[in-house]
Amino acid sequence: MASIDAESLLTSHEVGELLQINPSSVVKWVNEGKLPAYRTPGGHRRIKPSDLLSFLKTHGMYIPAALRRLGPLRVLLVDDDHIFLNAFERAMKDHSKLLEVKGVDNGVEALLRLGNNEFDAIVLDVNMPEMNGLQVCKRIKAHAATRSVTVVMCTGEYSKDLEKKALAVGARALLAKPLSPSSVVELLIHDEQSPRPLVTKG
Amino acid sequence: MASIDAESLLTSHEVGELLQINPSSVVKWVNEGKLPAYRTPGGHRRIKPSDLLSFLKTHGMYIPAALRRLGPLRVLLVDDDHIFLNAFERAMKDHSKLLEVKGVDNGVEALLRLGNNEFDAIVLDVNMPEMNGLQVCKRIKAHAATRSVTVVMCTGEYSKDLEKKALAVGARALLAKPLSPSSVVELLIHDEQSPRPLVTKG
DNA sequence: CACCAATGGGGTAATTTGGGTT
DNA sequence: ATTGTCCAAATTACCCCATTGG
Repeated sequence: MASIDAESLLTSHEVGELLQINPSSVVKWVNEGKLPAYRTPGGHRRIKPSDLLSFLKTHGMYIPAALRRLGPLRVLLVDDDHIFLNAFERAMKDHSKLLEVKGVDNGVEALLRLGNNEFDAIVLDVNMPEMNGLQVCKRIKAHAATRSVTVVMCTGEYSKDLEKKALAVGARALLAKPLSPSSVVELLIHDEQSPRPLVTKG
Repeated sequence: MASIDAESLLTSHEVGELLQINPSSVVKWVNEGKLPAYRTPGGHRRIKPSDLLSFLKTHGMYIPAALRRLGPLRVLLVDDDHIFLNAFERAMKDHSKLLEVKGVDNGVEALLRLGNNEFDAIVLDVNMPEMNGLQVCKRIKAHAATRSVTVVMCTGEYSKDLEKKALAVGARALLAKPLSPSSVVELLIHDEQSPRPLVTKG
């Protein structure tokens, strides 16, 4: 699944192939002004992937996997406190260009969704009901399909020792609760390229 | 008959032809929100095969061959005993035309794989380390994407009461351990094509 | 018979597709 | 070799109503 570079411009035929539609339709949409496009001196249309993405979103069209990476970072937030979940989701609306937060109230649903390749990162508590957060993190990192997911752990009882354990199982960080939306944004967006801690195999 | 690619989008008429029904009905289901659909800018509906499949399953409708996965039923077996897993996988080789068993030694990996739509059924113990089997089953059934997965539970301490609880959370059955491969085959294969009992609305 | 819910179909306008030619 | 443009054919939407089965 070759992902699409944000800078590479697409021809009308390439867009057609991506969306499983006839190139003529792409041309039509561009002519109607629905889909922005640049022109080559010879009159050929060149479409910017980010323009295509917002076009797809505004029309409720299917977004192919190759384009999905261009959108906001998709974050899965696990917490059994619904009030907290709602508050956090609302707070994140300010950063909707950067992060898209989905809250779930239990670890099982979180894992089911995570395996479905719907998310780029997950925020989970070390102490989940019926589940060991550290173990969960370790398994996520051990599973090939989810290894690249950024795992952020949090806890109501922070300690240096616990942080060490979290990092040891592959977590990006251990945050103290209550979580502040800004700290999560900071961690996931501005720190994106930082090297992740090494994980011992097993 | 060509099988249908998971990424290819279907028109309402194509769906109608697949299901041998009038396209108007497909349009109606989409408008009622029962069947998810994407749109083209011009308003045409485009349906994702996986959405159609779960729609068919949740309504107990017939699943045409082009949509049905050909080959054996894919079963995910969860048990922390590696010796048991290996023995079971070997025993299932005799039934490889019917069942394809993948063993994993922990619940987290099982859930990650299950969400990825890789399996048609899962066999799990009521007592998993760090996880409540009954709760897991309940969540699987509560999650739209995995609702149609057949859940078979098992236990080392069988009782009628426990069986009742297992069925109550949506399990197909509660089996006593040690599991016999033949009983699993019987359960998953024999019942597969039978229509589900009619349920009064709820 | 009236009523309801679901499915099937007609007719027109709009959209998408696809071919021929620069 | 690909794309642009033009144009016709095929497909679909949408609104409305007939039919079916309970």
